[in-house]
Amino acid sequence: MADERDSGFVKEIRKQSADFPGWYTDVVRKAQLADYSPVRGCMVIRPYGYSLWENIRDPLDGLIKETGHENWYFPALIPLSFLMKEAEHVEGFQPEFAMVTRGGGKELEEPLVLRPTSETMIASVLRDYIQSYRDLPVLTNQWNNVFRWELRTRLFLRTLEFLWQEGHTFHETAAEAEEEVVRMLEQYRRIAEEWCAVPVLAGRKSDTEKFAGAQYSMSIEGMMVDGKALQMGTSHYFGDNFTRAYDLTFTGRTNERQYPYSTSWGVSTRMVGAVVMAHGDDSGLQLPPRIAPVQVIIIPIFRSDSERVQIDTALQQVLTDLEDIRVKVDWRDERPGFKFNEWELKGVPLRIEIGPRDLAKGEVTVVRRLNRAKQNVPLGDLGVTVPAMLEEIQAALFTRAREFREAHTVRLDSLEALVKFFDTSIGFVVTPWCGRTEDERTVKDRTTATTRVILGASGPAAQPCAICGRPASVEVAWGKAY
RNA sequence: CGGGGCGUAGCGUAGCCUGGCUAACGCGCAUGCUUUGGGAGCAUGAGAUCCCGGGUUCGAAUCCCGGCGCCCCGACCA
Repeated sequence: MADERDSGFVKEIRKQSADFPGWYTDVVRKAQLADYSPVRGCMVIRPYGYSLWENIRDPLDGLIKETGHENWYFPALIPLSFLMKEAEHVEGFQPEFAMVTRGGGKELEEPLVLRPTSETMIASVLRDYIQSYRDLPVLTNQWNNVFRWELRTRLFLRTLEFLWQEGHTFHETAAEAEEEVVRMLEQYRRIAEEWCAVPVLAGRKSDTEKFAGAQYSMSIEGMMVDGKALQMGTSHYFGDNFTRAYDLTFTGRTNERQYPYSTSWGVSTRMVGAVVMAHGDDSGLQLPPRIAPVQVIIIPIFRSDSERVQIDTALQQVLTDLEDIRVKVDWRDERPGFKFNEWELKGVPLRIEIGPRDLAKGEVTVVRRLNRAKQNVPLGDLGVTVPAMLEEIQAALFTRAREFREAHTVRLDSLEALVKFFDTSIGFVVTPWCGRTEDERTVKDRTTATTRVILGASGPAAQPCAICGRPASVEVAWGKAY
């Protein structure tokens, strides 16, 4: 198997080991997930990529609704003054504003910013809808596009425009809002791990890594096969920062005016990039069955018209048996070998080959994308065997990714050891930490790594901070990040 | 914004230094025949504002001036 791969089953993409960023771009484009567009920094999401996004989006939408949230739609154009009201928020996002200054052929009185995120718009609108504690909580979500004027862009990972969902909620008490932050982070963990088969670390961000305007942020972080961390979802606690800035108040149970506590949380099309980078190999994409646009690709093999008819006939029953599976039959006028390579590049988990040799035995040949293992399966068994194999592949991808992360995560207790690790290895480092920003600066200067998430309080026996030696308060994961 | 590179057919390039016949090659595309269990072969064909504007010249893809766009490398970010 190894030499087959070396001999270049897929010739169109650069080697993952030799040039990871180049490999990533090749895979995204050649697998037809997305492509560059006429506009710098903006991508075209092609049907195969959009379908993959839908297969992530739809279950996530379900998880969001399951927890009591409702979908809204708010304007994409936000008056500049709205964004100027929360000091830290402005400071964080202003460099990334894309602004509309003309409309109807005239200069606008006030520029409109293409939404980079909607905290300000939603707070401005909900001011009018929230009057009493009886109106709370308000649990909103919206699916939309946002714009952030990034300098360096990468398909799916960082583009000027991207798709996401942003949830925004308002609560009577701080405790309730903080529970919400954790609840939604947990939903994100489920999407990442149970659907995308990417294991994640979940926890709080350090102050330097938090969202502009938040009291604190939490995130899920996955490890890509180059050992770098990718933030795959965030959940923020605002306290009353935004409601104060927008003078959004309600009358409480004892008839006093109060500011509600708010949260926001988001998952974007970046998740698609995570799937590519967490599971792909030199042959291209490798998609978890639960989100794969095509779960089973059937390649008919025939020479004559009569053989073609025989195969077509046999397939009718197969397609009936697999009606709950996303199956596609590739009848294109290409040679089988070409199709094998193309569907491997596109990451389809299972391939069924059906030709005269198989038909003679009443079987088909089933091949796993995971390891190219082939097996013969009687035609009549497919309805049972295929769903079982898909389940098994879903689990195997998750396990493989988790084992990879565990193999590339070390616990260290000194700055020197940490510097040496990032000098010679890839992956995550877990250390005790005192929480000081200066320590993050020190580590970033020497390694380019940053804190990813705080995993929890340090143990009862107070250890020294790995960076500066002061008493540690938490366990933190460090990594080089996208 | 700093440093480097590039704009020639849908894509990738050659040609440019040293100006000159109908702008070349590969992939892809179309049609036909032969093929089909790991990226097929042959034949025929379509496809170009040589990034844009100006200049030099008998003559510009090529030389000169100006502009535009894109990519890569360094500071921000889902």
